[in-house]
Amino acid sequence: MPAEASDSTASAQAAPQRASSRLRLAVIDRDPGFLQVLANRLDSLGWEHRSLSTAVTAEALVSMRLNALVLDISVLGPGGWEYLERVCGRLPGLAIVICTGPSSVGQRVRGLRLGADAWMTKPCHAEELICVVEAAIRRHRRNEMPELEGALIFGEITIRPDLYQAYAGGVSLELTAREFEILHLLAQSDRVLRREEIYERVWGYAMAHGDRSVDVFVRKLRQKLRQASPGCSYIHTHFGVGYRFAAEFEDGGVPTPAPQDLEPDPELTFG
Amino acid sequence: MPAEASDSTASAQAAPQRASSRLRLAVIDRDPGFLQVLANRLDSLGWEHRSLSTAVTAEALVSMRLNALVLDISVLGPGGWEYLERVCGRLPGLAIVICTGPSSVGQRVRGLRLGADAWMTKPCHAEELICVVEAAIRRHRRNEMPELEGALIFGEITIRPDLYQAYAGGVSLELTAREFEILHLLAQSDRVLRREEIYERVWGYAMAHGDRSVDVFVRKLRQKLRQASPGCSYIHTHFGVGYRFAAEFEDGGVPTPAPQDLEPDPELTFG
DNA sequence: TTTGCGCGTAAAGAACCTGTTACCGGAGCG
DNA sequence: CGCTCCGGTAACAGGTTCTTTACGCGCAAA
Repeated sequence: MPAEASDSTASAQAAPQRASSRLRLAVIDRDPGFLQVLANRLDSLGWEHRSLSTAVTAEALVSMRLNALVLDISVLGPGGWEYLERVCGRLPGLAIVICTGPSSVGQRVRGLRLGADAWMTKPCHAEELICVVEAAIRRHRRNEMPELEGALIFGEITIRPDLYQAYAGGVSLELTAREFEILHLLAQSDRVLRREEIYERVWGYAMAHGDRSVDVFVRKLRQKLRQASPGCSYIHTHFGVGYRFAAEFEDGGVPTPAPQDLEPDPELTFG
Repeated sequence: MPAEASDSTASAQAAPQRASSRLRLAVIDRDPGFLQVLANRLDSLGWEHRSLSTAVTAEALVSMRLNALVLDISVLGPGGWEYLERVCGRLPGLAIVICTGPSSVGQRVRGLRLGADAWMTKPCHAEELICVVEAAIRRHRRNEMPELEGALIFGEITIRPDLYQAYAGGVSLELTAREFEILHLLAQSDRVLRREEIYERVWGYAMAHGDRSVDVFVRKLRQKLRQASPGCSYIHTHFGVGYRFAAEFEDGGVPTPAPQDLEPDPELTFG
């Protein structure tokens, strides 16, 4: 039973979905005193952190699976704005706090507009900086983890977030971690989800153009769903848009007591 | 009810069906100059906003359906911290920015820990304050989309943004993604849209000179609308200008509970 | 009424989107 | 160390959608 075998992978890769106890932070800065004070404070709080003396690629940041990034934009020189924009675009779920020396209103506005979550001016107290970072992370997290609680039931399928697995008639579908996360996300949202949306919320960062991973996983899910529950179709394609989850009998009926079968116009529904 | 509520944008609520994409902001402050400058800037950005001279209950804030709250915590006196905590607990999805005079690190830390998203120190530029508010809202909004996009109803047609589809009496119009986007855009805007405007907002870039794509899509839309709802006409051509969406019976009546009774000259009705 | 230009309509090829399969690198496990 | 399984990438086929082009009509101005 590989059901619970891959949990470490899951929690590591899906940082935004799983509430990891330790927060992960990176600091791009070169001020030894600042770094020292901040590091001490972060250690005592139990955060995982690392300092970088220069910009690293967005891909490298992705692989670090960070919750937050503190950036002194002055160490990047004139290319700092582009770098900020690139990082914000690639990691929309990352909390970014600019912490740098004196600046103009125009600079601060520019940084915030590009996607930074907050701007702190040095010198500042480590305590306050950490509070600002926490506030930024808090916002991100509130969105990404609604509640994983009770089981969801759609047609013949039962989704158990507490077990990271889905079942049909008591039999496990043997979903992998990724497969389960995508199924869970689709089932939770009662609407069409674009591929980019699915990717961003499951993988934790922006989907690269032309990436087909979501399609391939949907195919795997459909295969397992079909095998376990041949009478229903669950994942529906919306051409040019994305995917939507809804349990529907092959003959067209709707088995679930669907919460949203509100026909738009009851008074016009004749025949 | 709160003290004086200067609702500067009452006219914006004209269309009850529309899910307004405008941001809603409240300011609790007593500095006339600050309020004036901020109001001007917000008006030009098209935000709905109101100012309050004192604290209002959390329930009142709920009923305002705000996106953000800007608060000068000094106007609340010693009970301000409790108030902040109460509001943060009651409205976890509300972006809260404290904007007040000089403060200690301890105060700022306390405010942020209680749930505020950012702390600005007066005097500050309205532009920067707005950027900070936007940064806070940006994250909150991401996952609140499912609720925000309610169905739009015009005549016999129901537009469901969550399903990327339009219906007539419960039957899908089978719109393609592009067709739906154009219909949705037209239905959202209660006015004549020029082709260039439609193209730019749907395609995402400027329309090439002589491009007829919008016309072709309007034709397809009209065909499907006519087939699904023969009694009404929905997309109206304004010769030399563009298109306008409005459900109208073929015989000239107006099926929607539209509040427009008086209008001797529809052509001149602002748009 | 005439004229010029904008608009509706139709069709065909280009471009795009999706399902599917095969393959490869890497992580975890025995 | 080798094995298995998982995640991710590339490629192809088939179907759908979008864009372009052409032609004729209708609207507005002279």
